[in-house]
Amino acid sequence: MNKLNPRQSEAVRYADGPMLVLAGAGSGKTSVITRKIAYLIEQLGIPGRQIAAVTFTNKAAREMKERVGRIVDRKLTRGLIVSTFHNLGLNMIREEHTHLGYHPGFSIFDAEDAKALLQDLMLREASAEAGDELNDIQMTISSWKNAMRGPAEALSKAADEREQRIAIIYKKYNEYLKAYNAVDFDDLILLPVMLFRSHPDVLAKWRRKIRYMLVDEYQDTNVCQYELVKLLVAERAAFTVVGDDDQSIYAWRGARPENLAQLKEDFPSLKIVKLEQNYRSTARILRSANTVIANNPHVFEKALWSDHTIGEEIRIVRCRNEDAETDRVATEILDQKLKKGLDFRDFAVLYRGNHQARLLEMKLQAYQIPYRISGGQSFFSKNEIKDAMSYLRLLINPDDDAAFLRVVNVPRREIGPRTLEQLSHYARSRNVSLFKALGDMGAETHVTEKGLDRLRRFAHWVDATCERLHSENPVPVIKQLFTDIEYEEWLHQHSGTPKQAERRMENIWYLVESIQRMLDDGKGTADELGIEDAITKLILRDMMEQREEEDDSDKVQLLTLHASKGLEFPHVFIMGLEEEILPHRSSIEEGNIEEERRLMYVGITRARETLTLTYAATRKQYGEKLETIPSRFLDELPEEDLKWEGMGDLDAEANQKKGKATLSALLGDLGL
DNA sequence: TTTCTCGAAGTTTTT
DNA sequence: CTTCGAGAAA
Repeated sequence: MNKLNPRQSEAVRYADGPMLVLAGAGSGKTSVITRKIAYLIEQLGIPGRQIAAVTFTNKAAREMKERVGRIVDRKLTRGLIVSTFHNLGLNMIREEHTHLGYHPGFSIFDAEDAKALLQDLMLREASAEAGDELNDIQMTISSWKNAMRGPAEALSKAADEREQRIAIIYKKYNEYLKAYNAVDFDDLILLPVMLFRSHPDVLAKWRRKIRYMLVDEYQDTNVCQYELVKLLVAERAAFTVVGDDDQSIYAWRGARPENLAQLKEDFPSLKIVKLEQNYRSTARILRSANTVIANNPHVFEKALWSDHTIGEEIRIVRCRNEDAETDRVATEILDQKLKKGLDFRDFAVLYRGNHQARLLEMKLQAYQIPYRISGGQSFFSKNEIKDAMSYLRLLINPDDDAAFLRVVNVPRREIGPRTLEQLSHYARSRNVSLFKALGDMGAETHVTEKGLDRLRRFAHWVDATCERLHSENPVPVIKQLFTDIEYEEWLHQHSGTPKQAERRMENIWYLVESIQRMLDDGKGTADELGIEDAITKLILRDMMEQREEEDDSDKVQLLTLHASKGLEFPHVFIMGLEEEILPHRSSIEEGNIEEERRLMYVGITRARETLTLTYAATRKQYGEKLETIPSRFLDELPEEDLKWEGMGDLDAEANQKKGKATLSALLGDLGL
């Protein structure tokens, strides 16, 4: 990867104006971004601290930081910003919180907190059970925020009664957040945009600070994120965005691949470079990917090519049912591993929905094949981590009601719903947070003496811990906190087995260690973090993925097609190539086949050497055995590159196989 | 406060 | 056929 091809080199060297790099799958995109950062610093003499590179995931940011660190002198990268959109926004809000009316130590509500708040809010404001609509309401509000539509505008532009209702909830929701000194994930982008629009002086300051911007995975930006970029780069337009419209698979959460085309209109002098040489896959795999994606309309035509050998045919395996399908994948992995002398880590199995992994998991266990499954329950959705995070949040922002409610009775302090109801009633009437209400609540309320006493004891403890956190070495204070509340005992009571409780406690200590690490990392440098910053960053999941990466043992990778973006594997299986699975049923209904096709494209292009596509002829669905229809995407593959298997009578084949197996077993028994 | 039972749903996911 | 969640009962 040391030598850049002419296109890549052009993309790296052009810094005179706005630039769009259309980077096909496997075309060395990350390389170009990192090399460009190096070029800007070393050749053009732009100070590192004036460059911002923005990505979507912490993982991508970390990887980029690492790679830049490897090719550029550390002194020169000082202050270089490589972060996610959300992290960048967070830093802006933190620095400008006074303009926005927030206090230091403000909380960030994750999706779960936000949902709980909405639920609660609807109960008290509209005295209506949110029920099934809750997700819908949350999504609508989020999409409004992502489209930069405030509550007032949402109300005036409401298309129907439903939107009117949600707009009213939206307004309340924002008011509550403010009262809690909290922002949600969408606010991390939206608030800086609003601030910059209303305060030109603040915007000017940030424009001076960031002289050059790079944006990765640009096709995944939403309206709000694009606006943030546009505001920051201004007319100077010193930026490079990198993206691939064929890999846009996140439209369902607000990503707008149209932003690619929009650039040309917003910046007429936009320079476009296409990276079309693929360094990853065999010619056959690439040709398959190309013919599939050719069925989608394109704004920018792109033709990926590779000078790799033609490689093996793409295999399409028809199986009798879903069980035979997973069995085939498992045995096939064992077989190929043995025959070709491969490692388990060379294989990846991709699928459309997480539930497809369940059967496969059982099968892999049966064959004792080690695997790593991505997605699923993340570290941060574990209960003990949510508890711990809530304690930490409460310490840096006692007004964080979500955190307060989560931990006030965990472990048990005998503060029941009745007491809390009274407290929250009082808080609501005075329009303050629960914690504040607690501070000045007197005997005039209906809280029982006992309840009040218990609440006060809790409040005192929080206050005292809070004070120590700021005056002493914070990490020992945090450790003490968990001892104080006897959390370990509580875990033992609430876990199935002692072993599980121990594991959970280890998770807590891991979290504490991470905080220590974050504080140590920046020590003595400009990036030195206070305890508050460290905790806020944790809420954004920063620093946390290392845990997964430490685990680079030899395992088959199981992931959804979505999660596979950006990764590559020598040998790839994609399961469930059936209508209603891939393409997914709801996408068929919505007529959104194109995004499903891109998903297929992403899946195909993950493979370096071999690709195997499987489907089941019949599948049990909701208890019923149903005939399936092979995916339409199979018909879009180039026939000359395919090898079909299992097209005969599957029952007969299975019987034959079984017969042979019993026969040879018999022979074996007889010692023949 | 916990356990049970019944019913409904059953994509993709990061921050 | 599951699994998960909410509400009821112990």
